[in-house]
Amino acid sequence: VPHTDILIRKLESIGTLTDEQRQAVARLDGTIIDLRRGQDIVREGDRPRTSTLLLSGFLSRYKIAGTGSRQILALHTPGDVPDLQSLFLAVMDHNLGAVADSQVLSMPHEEVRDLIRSHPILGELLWRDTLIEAAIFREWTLNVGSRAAYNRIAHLLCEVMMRLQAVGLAQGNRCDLPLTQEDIGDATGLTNVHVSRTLRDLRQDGLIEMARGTLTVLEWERLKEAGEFDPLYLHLRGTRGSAVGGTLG
Amino acid sequence: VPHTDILIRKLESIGTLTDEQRQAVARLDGTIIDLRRGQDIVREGDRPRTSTLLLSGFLSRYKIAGTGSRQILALHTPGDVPDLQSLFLAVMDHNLGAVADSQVLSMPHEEVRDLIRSHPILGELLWRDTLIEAAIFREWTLNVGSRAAYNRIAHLLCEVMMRLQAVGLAQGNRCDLPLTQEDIGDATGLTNVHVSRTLRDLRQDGLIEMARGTLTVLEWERLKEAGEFDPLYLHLRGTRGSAVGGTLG
DNA sequence: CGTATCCTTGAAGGACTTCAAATGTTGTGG
DNA sequence: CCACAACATTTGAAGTCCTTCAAGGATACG
Repeated sequence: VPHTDILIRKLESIGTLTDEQRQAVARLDGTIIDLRRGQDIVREGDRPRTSTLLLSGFLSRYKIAGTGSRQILALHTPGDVPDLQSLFLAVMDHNLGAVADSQVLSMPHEEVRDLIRSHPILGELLWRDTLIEAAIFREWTLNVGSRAAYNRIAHLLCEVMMRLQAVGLAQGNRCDLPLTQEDIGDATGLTNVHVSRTLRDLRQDGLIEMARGTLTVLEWERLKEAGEFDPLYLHLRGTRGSAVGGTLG
Repeated sequence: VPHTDILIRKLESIGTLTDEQRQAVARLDGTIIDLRRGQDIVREGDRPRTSTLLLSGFLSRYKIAGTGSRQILALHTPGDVPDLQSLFLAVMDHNLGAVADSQVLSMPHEEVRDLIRSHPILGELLWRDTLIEAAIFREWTLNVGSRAAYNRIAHLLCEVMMRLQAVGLAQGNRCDLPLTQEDIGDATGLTNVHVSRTLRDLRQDGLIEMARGTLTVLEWERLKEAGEFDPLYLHLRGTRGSAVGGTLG
């Protein structure tokens, strides 16, 4: 399978593509790069000449606060292009790195620009994706700003699960989630210690199982409720209002 | 002065315009609406047919969490188009309302779409603005997720000050900031009580004065330091790296 | 098999919240 | 222009959620 398959699946999770558009996306080319957990792709202050399509694994965007603590701003799943913004914003304002061993396609900006110029509709779809990303950022602000630890972590798990499902990377109520408790803490504004205690509570309440990098959702409805999770903000095709599509629930 | 002047000033704070593009923006038309503090423009679940240009005042985007508490996700200053996203995302995933008496221009989607179609470069500039907005959302996640109350509020004040300055709405080290302490709390994930105590500390430390809806920054450098504020993420023209442009500092 | 990393649990401390009441400010109708 | 109501700010005291510090145990990997 060509490496752009996952991108096509991602785009079709948020919009529709014609055959011609699918072929145009499939012609996108670049360099495949293997990354180890912890490796950075671009850093704050960089001026990238490429954009990165995540093929497999997990990436995170993060910043280091004044106290030295890391805040994860976004988690990225296969099909995402986390540094598309460098097409229009010359200087990176945050870091992008791998939180799990990953494989990416590094696409020269010109490749992407040509695609957008020749297919304005695809440009609009990518813009749309930018807007969805912004909606996810807002939801994260709500998450760390307004929810208690228990609900906050529940919400994060719901989101990752649903996004993986949208690109076909969940197996029923189960998915790969190769995050350490420290990663989860950095994404939710909590300490790894408190994440440990809170995950124990979620397990003891029978909502999830989580071990060896695999998340299993035992009680989707109760987990959603705990996380106050309404997938509307993901703007996925196939979710109508606050209904949950797919095989979940 | 035509009402689109403020939009042109905003666009020129993040990019360059030709005379022809300026004229095209100036031809944007719509309905002028006056809003009182507390009034909503669009709500979660709505499917707007217009986008809103803020002419004067302050708007906020917000969500209500499960506990009933309001989380402000973004503050908008004149020149912003806070619901541009409704051009591409049919359903609103959050609310947009006035936090101060405001005046807006409600522009039919078709008006904006025509502008983008006839001037793709302006489309790219608006996309760029979308990306900057996303950068601001990320910074807010960092703010509420990683910083203590004192630093958090300092950061918010720095950002608002600098954004108002970028569109010419600050008078030296002073600007209108018609926010209640409850508003500030909802934007930073704090209670109004703790905001009150923290603002007192900021005043006592000689960093700011704040009364009757006016903010005066007495010690810009120390306030920046307290807020760990690096304006890079605002991607303003005229700021090089982390340098502070304009009349501040 | 040993070492690094990750997870878990306990105990103490701190930042922020909650509850409550007093004071100050703003806007409006008489 | 005053009086009054509604709203915003301030301060105190008690409580809670989460952090910090510390140490032991499990798991992964060369």
